Amino acid sequence: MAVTLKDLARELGISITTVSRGLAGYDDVAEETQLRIKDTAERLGYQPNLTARRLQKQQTGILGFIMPTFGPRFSDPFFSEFIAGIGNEAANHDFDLLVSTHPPDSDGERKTYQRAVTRAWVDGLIVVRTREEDARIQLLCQHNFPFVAFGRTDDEYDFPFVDEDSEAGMRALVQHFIDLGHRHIAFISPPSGLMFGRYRLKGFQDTMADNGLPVPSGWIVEGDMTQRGGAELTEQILALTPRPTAILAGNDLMALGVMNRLQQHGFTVGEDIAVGGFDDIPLVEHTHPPLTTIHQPIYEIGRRTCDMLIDIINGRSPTNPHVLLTPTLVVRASSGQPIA
Amino acid sequence: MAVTLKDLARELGISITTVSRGLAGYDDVAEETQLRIKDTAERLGYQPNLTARRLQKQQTGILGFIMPTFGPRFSDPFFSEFIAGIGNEAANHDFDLLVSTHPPDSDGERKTYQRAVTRAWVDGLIVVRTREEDARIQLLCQHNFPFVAFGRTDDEYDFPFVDEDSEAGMRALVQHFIDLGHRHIAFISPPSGLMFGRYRLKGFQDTMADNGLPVPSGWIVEGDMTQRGGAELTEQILALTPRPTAILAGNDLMALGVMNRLQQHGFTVGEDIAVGGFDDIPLVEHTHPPLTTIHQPIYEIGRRTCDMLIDIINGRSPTNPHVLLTPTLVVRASSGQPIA
DNA sequence: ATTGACATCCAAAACGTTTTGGTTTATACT
DNA sequence: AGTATAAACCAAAACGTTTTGGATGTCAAT
Repeated sequence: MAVTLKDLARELGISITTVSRGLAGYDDVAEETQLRIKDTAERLGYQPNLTARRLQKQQTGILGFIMPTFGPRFSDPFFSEFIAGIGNEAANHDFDLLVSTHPPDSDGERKTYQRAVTRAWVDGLIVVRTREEDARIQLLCQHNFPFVAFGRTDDEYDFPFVDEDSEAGMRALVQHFIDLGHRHIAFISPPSGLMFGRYRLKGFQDTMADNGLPVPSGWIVEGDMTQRGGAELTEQILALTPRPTAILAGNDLMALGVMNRLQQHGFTVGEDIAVGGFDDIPLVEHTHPPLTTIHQPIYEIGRRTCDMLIDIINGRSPTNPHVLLTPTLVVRASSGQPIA
Repeated sequence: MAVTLKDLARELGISITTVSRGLAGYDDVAEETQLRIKDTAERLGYQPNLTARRLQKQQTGILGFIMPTFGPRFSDPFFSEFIAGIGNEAANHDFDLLVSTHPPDSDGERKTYQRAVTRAWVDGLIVVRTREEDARIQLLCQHNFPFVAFGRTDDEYDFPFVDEDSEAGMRALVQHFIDLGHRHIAFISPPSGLMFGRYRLKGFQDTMADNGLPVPSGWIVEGDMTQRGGAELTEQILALTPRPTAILAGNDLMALGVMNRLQQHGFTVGEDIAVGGFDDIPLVEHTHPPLTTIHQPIYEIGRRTCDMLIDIINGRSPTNPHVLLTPTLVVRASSGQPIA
């Protein structure tokens, strides 16, 4: 079927070795021979077999990305943009990207990470949505397996990561609302256990405290990162007394849910109640009203994470193995005008 | 580093062959020996090297998916859900999923498909967003390479596909608006060249014609599938006379853009102007107002596409190589009450 | 004692590449 | 003439697995 080195060697009447080395451009092959080899390779449409090369080189040329997904009907714009980022960067360096989906902390996820470290499955992994006491990262560190995380963790391992400073982002967001005059602010936090959720929560709590604003119990509720979740929790929040003048969400998807539920109740977002999100997914620039949020350059983060991983795989230690990006506040209409 | 068959053989004092066959459970290995083999394999943590196995079996165990993406900042909920569908199904059959992103009809895309057919890169491909005279499909057919498409094409090749009946879906959508009393309906079509866009456009045109409704020039505009595009084209549409009472978009993302731009202009969607979309991405159930649209079971489509591909790779011809699913109309508030 | 059947094992080849450690031939230097 | 030196080539091993086609030994039937 496919043309192999053996075929070329037979056609040319020389050894497989010489063909291989000729194609690779080694200088122990006469220039003229090299030309002949490359010519016939071209003519016969020779393409090296990747599997054979991998076996010999003991490298797969593949990067792995295991998406932590909830449920089957799953749709998070974060992932398509992130995949585009790592995928393009990987392609630039002649790596392929293997994608696998598993619910967080599931058996399937554990098995897949296990597979990565014990079999020659991929050359390196990209880990996202880091968790508290993240078993994935512990495993990878113990096996000394090449990986880069998007996010930090709270255990003692030292590993390369790219992260955005969620705490700083959240501080900026909260301060913006406080500066607008809001005193009664509710927060829908990301699910506990996720590191970035922890930072965002801390950013919220600290900023409120710094401004001398109490946060009674019930004013922080835990969401599930989905639009539906945001919408449902809005009901709880509307029942609080006094009614919050602003609702912040731990991510944009939940903020969208909040906005829509508020609108269903007849509130005008940005006037009656202000709303803020986090992530700046492309969607929220064009909602009604456009959402005030914290911009995270997801594509760029994907790109840099991937870049760092490839450095590690190739034995170059990255110049800076702990990248912390500062996200920026994007003020749009959903936060409204100064009040009271 | 990793434990190999050779290590096991040495440890057990038997041949590599017997170890291999013992692990595979062949009955020309004594039951007692099998147990000993499996025991030590377990004990030493043996895991077969995937690359070596692939080389021998002449199969990669990998499925390829090349996402047609526009621009770097790319985020389409369609893809995350679709990937989840094919990824999970692939995992169920012990296949991995390789994902690669390239702008449609780009050099990179061509090279990647070329690579798939000439080198042992993946065992099969999943093709989405089929185009008119689709060069990818022509290539794959000519090389007899295993693939399944989500979508049909207009050339003469016979190939396996899963598709939803966009034309029927669009007919249902348009008829719904006509039944509500709308006579002046504008349509933002998907970009020309995409097959599903063609079907959706045809569904629109035919249904209007069937109902004796003229569609003056300017009432069909070509969009780019993005929210931003939908928003911008809304301006053009609002300038039409008479002003449309309904605006339909070729996909949900554009419909969202339309809704938001209309709201910016002070219109109440579903009362002043009705809006309809297509796809039923998870997002639009929770917008304000919720969007009337055509439901496409993307996860399920991904699952079935993948399933069919695996059948083909394994030499089983699929029971039905041309699956056409009928999408369903989902009526929500954005289409409003009957008018006039 | 020979034959056949069966159970159990294994050496070698194969998959397609790259690398190692040469050999051969021609040329230049003493 | 003999000896380095360099240029050009190649056989064999290696990567780790599976498959092919026996080989060996045991036992029962003839």
